[in-house]
Amino acid sequence: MNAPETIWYDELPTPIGQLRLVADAQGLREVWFESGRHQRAPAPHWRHDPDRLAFARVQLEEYFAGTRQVFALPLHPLGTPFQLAVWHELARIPYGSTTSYGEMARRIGQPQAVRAVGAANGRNPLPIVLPCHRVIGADGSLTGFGGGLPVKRYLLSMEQRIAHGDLFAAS
Amino acid sequence: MNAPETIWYDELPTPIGQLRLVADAQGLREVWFESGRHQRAPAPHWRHDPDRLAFARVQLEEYFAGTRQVFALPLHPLGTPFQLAVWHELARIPYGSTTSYGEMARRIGQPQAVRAVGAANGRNPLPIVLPCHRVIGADGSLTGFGGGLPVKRYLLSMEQRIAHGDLFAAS
DNA sequence: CCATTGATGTCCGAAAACGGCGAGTCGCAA
DNA sequence: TTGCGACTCGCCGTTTTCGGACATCAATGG
Repeated sequence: MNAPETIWYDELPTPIGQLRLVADAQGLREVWFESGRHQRAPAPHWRHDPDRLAFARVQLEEYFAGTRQVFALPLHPLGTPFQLAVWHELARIPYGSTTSYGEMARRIGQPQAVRAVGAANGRNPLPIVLPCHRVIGADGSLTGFGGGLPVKRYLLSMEQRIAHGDLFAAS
Repeated sequence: MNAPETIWYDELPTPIGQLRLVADAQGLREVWFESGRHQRAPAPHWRHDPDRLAFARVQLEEYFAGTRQVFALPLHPLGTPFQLAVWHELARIPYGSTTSYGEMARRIGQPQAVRAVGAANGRNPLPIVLPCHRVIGADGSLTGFGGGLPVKRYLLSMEQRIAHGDLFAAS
């Protein structure tokens, strides 16, 4: 009935499994783990178009190859003002480092909204690009990740290894 | 952020007060009584464009002039499947006649959903064009109308007068 | 050292409230 | 015996409300 705006998608194989990328004219909108819990499928009117997602695919390939530490992409995640604030803050966590949910809460100026920050992290529509995997518990525990904790571990150890210049994976 | 579909509106003076007409590319979407209870205002991104609403304005003017008994317009009301079924059925009530909420319920194949039919009538986004004013209580009472009961009375007596060929208003 | 508590935004399911009704019942009066 | 009005109760889609559950953490008290 309605005439929704055009949306494109594509898939991308990575060391942590198949990723699905979704974008509109304004930028990257979603990144899914295809084998994720949610088992979502592209909406029927979305168009499979690798060319439209090349801009994001290239940088993600570089990231997994270890040659990119900062993404420079037009992003267009959909969320509430609070969620956008949290996601925006995610982009400022340096490659190879971590922070805590409480620290995130302080940085967005709502030091008490700690659990809300956790929930917003759980809804991050752009994992990896917006590095929610760099947010861990105040006691150092990993606590959770949309793609599964093993993936969170993998990403963190990969970033550590590359950021520190080690050639061997951490035990 | 998003790019919503274009919507146009216009006003129309009538014997029962100022009406506001709202349409999109697919057809007429809403008709309001400007002095109605709800006191709605057009959304900021809607465009005032009389030309875009001429198709509906002309037929409504003819209706109030007494020279049109059936509307032939592209309509695009928004509602649930149940509401659409009720509104669709409204269009089949002949000019100058009335029916009851219970009768409507029977016609859409849900004879027990009487009150639900009443509620759907109360939400009719296209009064006059979809003649919810022709639906009255089983005992003949008028029971309710978005534009106020006096308007409902006016419309029904106007239709009676014209359908029966009387030149004088019914006492 | 462990259990408890309070603060926070969002989503989701369940439950309840709410109507532009109508059929049935009952009392009361011609 | 009718007829009429007031009242009760069941019906059903939609909307609203409400209560938890969360990818937490610091403070408190035993």
